Amino acid sequence: MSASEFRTPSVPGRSSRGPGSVWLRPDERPPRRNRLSRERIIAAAVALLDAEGVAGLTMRRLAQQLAVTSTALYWHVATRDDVLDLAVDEIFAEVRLPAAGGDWRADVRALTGQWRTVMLRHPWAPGLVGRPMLGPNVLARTEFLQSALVRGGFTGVRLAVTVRLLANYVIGAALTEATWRQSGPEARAQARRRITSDPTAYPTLVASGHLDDQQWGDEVLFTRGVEAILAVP
Amino acid sequence: MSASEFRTPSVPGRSSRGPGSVWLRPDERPPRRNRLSRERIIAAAVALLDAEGVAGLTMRRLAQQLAVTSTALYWHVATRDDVLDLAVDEIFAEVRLPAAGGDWRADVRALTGQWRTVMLRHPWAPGLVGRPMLGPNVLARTEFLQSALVRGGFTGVRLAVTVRLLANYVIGAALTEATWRQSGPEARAQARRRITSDPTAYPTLVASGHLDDQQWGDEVLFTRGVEAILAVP
DNA sequence: ACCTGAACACCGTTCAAGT
DNA sequence: ACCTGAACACCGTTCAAGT
Repeated sequence: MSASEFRTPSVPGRSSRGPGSVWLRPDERPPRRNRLSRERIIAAAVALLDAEGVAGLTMRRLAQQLAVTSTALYWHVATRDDVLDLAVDEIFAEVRLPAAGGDWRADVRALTGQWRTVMLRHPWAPGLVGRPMLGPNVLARTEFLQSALVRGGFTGVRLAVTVRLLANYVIGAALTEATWRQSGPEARAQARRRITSDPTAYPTLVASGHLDDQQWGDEVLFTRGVEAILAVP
Repeated sequence: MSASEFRTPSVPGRSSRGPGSVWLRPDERPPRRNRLSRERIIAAAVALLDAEGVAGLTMRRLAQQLAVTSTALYWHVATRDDVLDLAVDEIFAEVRLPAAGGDWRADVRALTGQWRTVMLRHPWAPGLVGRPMLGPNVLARTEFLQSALVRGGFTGVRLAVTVRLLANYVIGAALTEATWRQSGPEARAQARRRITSDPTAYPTLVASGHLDDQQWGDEVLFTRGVEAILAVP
C-alpha cells in the first residue's frame, strides 16, 4: 500500500463544470464505496474460486461480481495469474500462528494441521501451489515452521531435510485429498470399485482398502504421518 | 491366384471412379500411416506439454502437430482434460518397476527416486496431480510401493500412514521443485534476495539458506527425506 | 487516477456434412 | 468409421477514449 493512495489530491468529479448551482446538478462523483481496489478484487476472487473452482475464475465473471468492466481489473492487477497468486497467499492468512514460546512439537502439529485444513477449506488452492509461493503470508508461515524446528534442536542438513519433508508432505496430502473432495464421493467409490475388480493386479491395494472411506479417516492418517516425521531420531 | 484375391472389398479409394487408367489418376487413398489414434494423440500431447507447458497444450495446436483438424481429436477423446489425464498416466510408464523379490528398502528408494525424476523430466506433470490419478500405470506403481512396504512388515494403519507419507512427500517435492525449475534460476535468485533483504522477518530462513542453490542439492535433500521416513520405528 | 467500450486473437466444443 | 468445416459461446489482454 503506497503513500500515494492516501494523498487523494484530486477528488473525482470535483472539477466537473455545469450550468447553474451545484445543488441543482446531480452528483457526478462516482460512488466512492464501489471503488475498485486490489483487496476487493482478491476477496471477490477467493469467493469466486470457492464457489466455482479455478476454471470458474474468469476475468469477466470476476468483474461482474464487482459490478465493473473486466478491463477495469487490469488497472489494479497485471494478469489473471496475478489474481491467482494473490488469492493463494490471501487464504494462508487464515492459518493462525501459535503464540511464541510454546512447545516446538505442539507448534509443528498446530501449523501443519491448520495448513492442511485451510487448503481443504479452499480446495482449489493446492492445485495452484505449482507456482512460486512468495507471498508474505506463505513466507511468514514457512519461517514459523522452521523456527519451531530450530527450537527443537534441528540444524544444518537435518533442518533443511525436515522442513522440506514436512512442507512437501502437507502440500502433497492437501493436493490429493482436495482432488477427491472436489470430485465427489461417488467418484471415489467408483475408483475403489475399479481397484477391487482387479484383485490380481492390485492385491495389496485391495487388501489394505486403498481409497476406501470406511477404513481410516484422512485426518488421522495425516496426523499420524506428522507424528512419524517428528519421531525420526 | 484367383480373381477374388484382388477384390479386397474395402480398400479406401479403390472404388473411386475417374477417367483414364488407374496409373494416370492420383492415389486418392488417404495415407494410412497418418491415421489418428489415441496413442498418437497422447504421444503428441506429451511432446507438446514438454515443449510448451500446460497452457501451451491447445486442442488446435495439438491437432496441428498431427496434421489434422482440431475437431478430429474429439472422435478419439472426449475433452481436453481427458488428454491431460492420459498424458499424466503415460509418463508414469517411464518409472520402471524393480524386479520382484529384491530388498524392500531398495525398492522403495528406487521407486520414489524414479517417481520424482520422471516428474521433473516432465515438469508440467506435478501440477496436474490435482486430478484423480487412476490410470493403469499410476495404480501399478502405487501397488508396487505398497507391496514393498508389506514385505517390510508394515500392516494396518502403519501401512496406510507410511504409504501416504511417501506418496504425498514425493508429490509435494516434485511439485515445488518443478515450480522453480520452470520459472528459471534467476527467479529463484530473486526470491532468495527477497528473503535476505528482510532478515528481521525471516531470521531462520536467512540463516538456513532457504531457496539458496549453493547449500544442499534438491536431490540429496529429497533422498535424505525418504531415508528419514524409512528410519521411522 | 481510474474506468469504459471496442477490438483482437485466440479458446473448447458441437454438429451437420462429407467420404 | 473417421474426419472436415462452419459455427457458437466464450476467453485474456490491449488500447484509445472518457471523466
